[in-house]
Amino acid sequence: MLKYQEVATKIQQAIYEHNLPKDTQLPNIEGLIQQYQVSRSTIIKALNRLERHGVIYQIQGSGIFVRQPKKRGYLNFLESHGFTVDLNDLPGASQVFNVDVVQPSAKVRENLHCEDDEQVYYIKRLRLVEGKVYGFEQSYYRKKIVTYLNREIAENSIFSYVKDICKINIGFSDKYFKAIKLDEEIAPYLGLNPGDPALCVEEIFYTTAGEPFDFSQIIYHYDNAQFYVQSHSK
Amino acid sequence: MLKYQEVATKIQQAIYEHNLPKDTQLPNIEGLIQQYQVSRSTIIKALNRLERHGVIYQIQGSGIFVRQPKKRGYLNFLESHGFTVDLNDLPGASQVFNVDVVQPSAKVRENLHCEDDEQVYYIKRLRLVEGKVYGFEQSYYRKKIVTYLNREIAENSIFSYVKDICKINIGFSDKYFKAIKLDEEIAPYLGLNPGDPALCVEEIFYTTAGEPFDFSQIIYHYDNAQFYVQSHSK
DNA sequence: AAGTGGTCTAGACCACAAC
DNA sequence: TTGTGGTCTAGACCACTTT
Repeated sequence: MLKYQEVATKIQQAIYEHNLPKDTQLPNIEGLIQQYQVSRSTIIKALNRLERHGVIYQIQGSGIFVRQPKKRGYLNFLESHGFTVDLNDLPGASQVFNVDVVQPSAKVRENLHCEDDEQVYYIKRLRLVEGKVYGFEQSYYRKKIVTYLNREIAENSIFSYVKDICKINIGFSDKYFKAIKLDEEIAPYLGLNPGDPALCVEEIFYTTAGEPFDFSQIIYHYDNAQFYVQSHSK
Repeated sequence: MLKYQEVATKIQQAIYEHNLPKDTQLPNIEGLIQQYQVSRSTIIKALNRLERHGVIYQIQGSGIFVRQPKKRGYLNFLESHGFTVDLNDLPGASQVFNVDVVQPSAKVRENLHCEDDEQVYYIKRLRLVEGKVYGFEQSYYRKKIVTYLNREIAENSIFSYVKDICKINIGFSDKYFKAIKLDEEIAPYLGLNPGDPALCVEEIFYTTAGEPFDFSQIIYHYDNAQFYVQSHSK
């Protein structure tokens, strides 16, 4: 494991374990160097990582402080489908409708940059959090990259499978979203009525090699699903 | 200006000016060192910055490549209220209803961590993009930090004023959002009907010193407003 | 084997905040 | 003035990809 990742994880764990309140000052950089026995640059890299993830904030000339904990019940929008571990995770489950191999539609082909005769896995499932309907998801995985999928995998975490079993490294993602009016087709899945609001998110995930492998459209329940994003100017 | 920022800006400009298409390979790090006459670490820092902002992606052992341009008509969700410059910006305007000094409600006090008798500026305005109603915004600024505001400033960019005139350094932000059903009070502002969908965003902005200075609630038009977020595992 | 990005180090110096 | 975080450098070495 990389040193700066290790240090970042340890500092974060220390904050959670001791339940340090917002604005608590951490040891200065010199102190952290002594504590973790790594170079200054490594400490700084770890701290910047934590800062970007909303765990701490740093003030030049002053110190390093614990950042506000997130509100409960909100999901991290950026990490809701992969990437770093979220310690405050809520219990989730999936109800899978189908796992099929299909020819992609024009829209899917465009988003995944498919070859002409390429096939994709098409998965339709309902996402549940704490027993409530959270969202209705339709996802497409390029068979060329994710060579095998089944219902059991889709009932658990496809992304864990893709990362750990397929050894695919997830690099980056684009997410597009807006509020929409539910139509007759999708509303029943969420237990809502046509015309009711929803949050529509379209995501494209890329491997570290820059190849798109997953395109998903998720329609989130307007009352059950809420998100947060933390951002930093640095 | 910082070197790594300068290098990042120049590389980004080079990409836009030459209109380099997605997946174009850039010069390798050694080449960039020669071109910009800075150290390896500075180049790497600049590249990582660009990578996080979705401008490029890097593949270990292979090279540095141009990332997909964003879809037109979508607003960068993270930069929609400050932070780094977005070159693809659309023309925007504001219709201001009021700029008042008030006693904050309990909710506002809590989000801004106000003292007991503290006052805040309360601004109510309509955000327009390309002539269309984009969102209805109610924002609160701590008078203690942003000491003066008026209608003219609110008609333009409050954030530019806060940064450039007040010399307040914006550090980080929290955003919470979900889809909602419009009520009778707000729907008319957006030219919509009660019960129609909307995207409700609550944002808190902090100074680099970690003090919250702005709490805003923005209700976005479900058809006119759409956003994107780019994310990176690094 | 050669080329490319990524990590890590030690240390100089700068910028800002608090005393 | 002192303490603190931030930038920048030069260079060694590692990890991955391509040839």
